Amino acid sequence: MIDIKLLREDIGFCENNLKKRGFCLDVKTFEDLDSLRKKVQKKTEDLQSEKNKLSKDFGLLKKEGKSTDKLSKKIDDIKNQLSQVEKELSNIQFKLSNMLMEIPNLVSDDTPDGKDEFANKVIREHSKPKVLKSKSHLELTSEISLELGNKLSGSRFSVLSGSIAKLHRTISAFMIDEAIKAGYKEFYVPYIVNYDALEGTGQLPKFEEDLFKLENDQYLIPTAEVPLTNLHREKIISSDELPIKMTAHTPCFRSEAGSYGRDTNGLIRLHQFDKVEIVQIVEPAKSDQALEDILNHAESLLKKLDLPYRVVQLCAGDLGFSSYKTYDLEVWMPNQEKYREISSCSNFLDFQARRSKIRSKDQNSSTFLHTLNGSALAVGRTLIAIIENCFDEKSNKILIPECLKSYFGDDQIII
RNA sequence: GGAGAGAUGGCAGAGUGGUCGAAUGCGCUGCCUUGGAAAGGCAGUAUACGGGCAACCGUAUCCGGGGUUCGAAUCCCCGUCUCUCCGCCA
Repeated sequence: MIDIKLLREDIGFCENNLKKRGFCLDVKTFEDLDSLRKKVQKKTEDLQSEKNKLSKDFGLLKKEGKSTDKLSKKIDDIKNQLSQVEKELSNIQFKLSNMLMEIPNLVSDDTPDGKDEFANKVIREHSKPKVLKSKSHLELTSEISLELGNKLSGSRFSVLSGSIAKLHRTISAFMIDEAIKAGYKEFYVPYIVNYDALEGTGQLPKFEEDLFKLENDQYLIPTAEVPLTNLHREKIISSDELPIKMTAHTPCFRSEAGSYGRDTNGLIRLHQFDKVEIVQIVEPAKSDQALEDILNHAESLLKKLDLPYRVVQLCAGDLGFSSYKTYDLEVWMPNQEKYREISSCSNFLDFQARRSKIRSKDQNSSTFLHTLNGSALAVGRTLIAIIENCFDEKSNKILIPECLKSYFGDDQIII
């Protein structure tokens, strides 16, 4: 969440900044609520102080065997007042924290203006596509079945088999190894997390409908960002442990509510997909550089896979709730004749750290650290990109990218 | 799933109704001592919020929530988690 002190000191700045992403900050409600909070809090604490003092006196009188009747009445009176004021205070604080939890992160100065993905800014194009147009991955191989996915679960699920299932596994293995080589520590994490974890990274309370909810306030993870970042929740991290670099390969579960009819053809948008995620926790001064590092790492994978891609910077309106600045990597998808997102690399500044209390301490003051993450990469979309970009029409083969050959154990898949 | 034990500061651990934000030890920081270091001595060392220019003051927090009481780390109820034993199991 945003620093409440910043809201108090310069709410105009926050209002204008958030406007860029299309968020309308309710300044009046915030200011009214906060000043009411201050007033009621002061009153509550004064009454508590009075009560504490009188209770001590009461004890003394009792010890001396003196009458406590008069005092009893006074204390009763204060307790009555207190119970009312306390109720009021907790009510206000509840509202205030709800409001705070639903305010998105500020937007970086260099984020382009715009209200949707069409305003995203292309930073660079890495290489021209070699295959401009192809059949869809569904047509190219029979080893991807949406029908079976549907049979087992419902729409937006898939079953992979044979060489394609192996290639899928191979891709994750390659990516996780690359992350480890780049200094990220591998984790195996739960795929089910609790409310606090999701609140910590910003998915809750606002985006519950995007998640698969289980019983007991537990949810399937929408990304490994959630468990990885939350490994350090409520921790004070000493500066010699920084930067913290973590990676995990997990399935991701998304309800895709509100995306009916979009990307229904193939593996592009499923309820369950695999992803290798990288997460960094860094000192505030170093997060700009860390974002570039994460982006570079994700790009290095696409380069090694020899897939055509471009780097775009998300415009303010397309930026995720928690993000301050985001680069997307978009890979060329020949069948769609479009670049499609395959990685998203974001700097959250201290937005997540403040929610999840990830701090470091120097001298006497503690500071919230900065968190960042990036996909490196989405496995299913990489699989499609390889099938469609590396398909050789003449020989009717998928030519396995050089870097995967040793993992895959072969250099081609015959269709 | 059944039975029992437990959860206290960075860590270990005392505390069973009042002056307890909490003994003691370790760790950490500063100072003294020293040619320098070790050892030793002294002092300091939780977090959040509110008030104040500041010194400082107030409030809350001993797993979470509720209750009893003038007063709760301490008593009662509910929940969560951990450990031990039994059962089951990859």
